[in-house]
Amino acid sequence: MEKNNKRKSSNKRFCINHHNHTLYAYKDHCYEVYRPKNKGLINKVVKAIIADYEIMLSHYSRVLVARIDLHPKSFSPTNEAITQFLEQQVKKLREQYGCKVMYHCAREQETSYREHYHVELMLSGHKIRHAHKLLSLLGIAWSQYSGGHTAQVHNPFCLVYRGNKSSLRPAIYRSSYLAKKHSKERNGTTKGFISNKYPPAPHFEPSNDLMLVAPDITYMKHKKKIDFKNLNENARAAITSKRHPSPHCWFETLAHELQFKECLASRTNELLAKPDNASLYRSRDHAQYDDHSLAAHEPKNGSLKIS
DNA sequence: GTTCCATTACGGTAGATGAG
DNA sequence: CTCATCTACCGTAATGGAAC
Repeated sequence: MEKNNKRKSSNKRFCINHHNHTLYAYKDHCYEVYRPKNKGLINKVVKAIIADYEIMLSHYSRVLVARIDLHPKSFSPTNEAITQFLEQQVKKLREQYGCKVMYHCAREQETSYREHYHVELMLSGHKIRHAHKLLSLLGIAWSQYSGGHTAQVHNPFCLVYRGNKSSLRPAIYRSSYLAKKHSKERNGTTKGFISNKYPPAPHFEPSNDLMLVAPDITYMKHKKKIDFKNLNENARAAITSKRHPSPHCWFETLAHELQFKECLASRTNELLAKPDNASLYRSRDHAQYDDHSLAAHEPKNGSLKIS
């Protein structure tokens, strides 16, 4: 009991509320992005970050995003050391997990005499589902490399799913923090944001944003919400009693495994709304939807279970 | 200290799909 | 057709915290 309370008080979770976000338009949709107290965000960086989410989601239907802060031992006027370190780690992780590894890194310096780096890594969510091991090893590698230290941020990772906007909202919000203008002024001519680039998957269609928002999944989410509202009090209580904040994953309202199961239920290869894209994202489970007497976005087993 | 239980961190496999 | 790759999904050992 006591431990639970301790955890709650010491583990403040990021939440999107009326005061801390602003809307950012990307293609056909709006996303909540971080609203700094002053100076706003660098538009180009926000755009690049969201575009990278699209690229990773074009390769993998599930993507793990992990956050860590790196503090070097001494000041460096250039990004040479951090770039070399990140490229080294990306190469290592690519070999270890056998997937593409994308990084975003924001160089910041406020009142300290040395800069620090906010780093974000993206990997295939099929190869890795939890960031603890990844971040611990990265931290060790960083202290060996630079003699500096790492700051493990609260709730350091999340999983995002192709076309599942509700999974992307908190992730994009959190990533947009890297785009804030504030505390980058002292960088001078040194870049305040560095990242590596991958081309999108060959089937990626840049004119739409189906990688980020799939109408079917949005429909299913909405339907689940309405179904939940229509349940009687006991049934609702049975579901909500199973919900509890995870100590590790950012923004989650469900335990990690429960969230995982829920996302499987609304998995992203339901992307059949536009016939042009139907063939690209078809899975074996989807054959049954070829009969259009059945709505493509209807859950397979009638009502969806949360657990 | 021991047991129980939830969660993590993958490993493995079958099936779908696309390239050649 | 074969082969390689990707995805969905199941299974399980390891781990850590809670309860006793």
